[in-house]
Amino acid sequence: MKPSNGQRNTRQRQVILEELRRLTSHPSATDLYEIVRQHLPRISLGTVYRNLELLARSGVIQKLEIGGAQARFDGNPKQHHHVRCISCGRVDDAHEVSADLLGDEVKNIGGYEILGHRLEFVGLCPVCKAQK
Amino acid sequence: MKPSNGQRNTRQRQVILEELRRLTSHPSATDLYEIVRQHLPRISLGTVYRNLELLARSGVIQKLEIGGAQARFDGNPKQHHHVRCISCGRVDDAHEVSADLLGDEVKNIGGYEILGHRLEFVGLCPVCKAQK
DNA sequence: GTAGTTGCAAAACCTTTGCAAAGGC
DNA sequence: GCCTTTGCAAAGGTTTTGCAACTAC
Repeated sequence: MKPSNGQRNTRQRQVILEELRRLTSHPSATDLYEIVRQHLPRISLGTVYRNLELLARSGVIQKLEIGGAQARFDGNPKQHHHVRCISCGRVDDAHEVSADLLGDEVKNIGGYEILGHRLEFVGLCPVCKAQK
Repeated sequence: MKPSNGQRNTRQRQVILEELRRLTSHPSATDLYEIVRQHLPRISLGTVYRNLELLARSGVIQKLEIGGAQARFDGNPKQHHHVRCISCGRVDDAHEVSADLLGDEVKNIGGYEILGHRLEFVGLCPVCKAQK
């Protein structure tokens, strides 16, 4: 039943998706590269980037670009929010916050056609909080 | 009354801040570099970066890292939200949306000490909407 | 005079891309 | 066999940094 969209199911893509889904740590592309490399030692960083981009565009995973310099990836494609530690950069899911907090209330902002929104909380993770 | 924090009021810093405050376009560091260069032809890009970082850390301006590759800067340090055009990358203020939409309701997420949040809307700006 | 700041250039990073070879379907 | 995908290496773009000269205070 899967549409023939021309995408192929390569071993590299499988492992990348598998590992990303297994992790709850919202890794960056290079983080994931190091992890995937343990299974496929010859994989290249370029391949990781290409697959993450492709999976994100297909809606299978999410690319998180909010905050910080590098993009982070999330194996869970469903809309939900995140918390970022300003001290160590760690990112967690904000389970406690309703995913559709804003619903579709906001429709018109400065003439823009609003398609969505991103909400990110910032603070100190338990570890960094304890270190203070 | 200003605290002697060791920071100096250089001409470069003055012009950078002046120009950023005058603009409503949320420029990137390189955008601002081009603009400031019209007043100070010998200024370097490194100086622009260093000052923007310093001003942002002092709370005089805001560094917007949400979405997109490059950071954008906002001369208005007060908490407010933004809209980003997914087509052309333009960023505007979301005047229509209450700045403290969430207030301080959300305090505890996964053990984090929550210090704030960032909300970004994404959509099509008037120009890109018309081009469709 | 002292310490913060600048300009310049190089380096550091993250990410993308060109290309020939390999591999799904 | 066709066409997507890979590995490799190089390039691209943004941001940071080392250092000597400079300058605000």
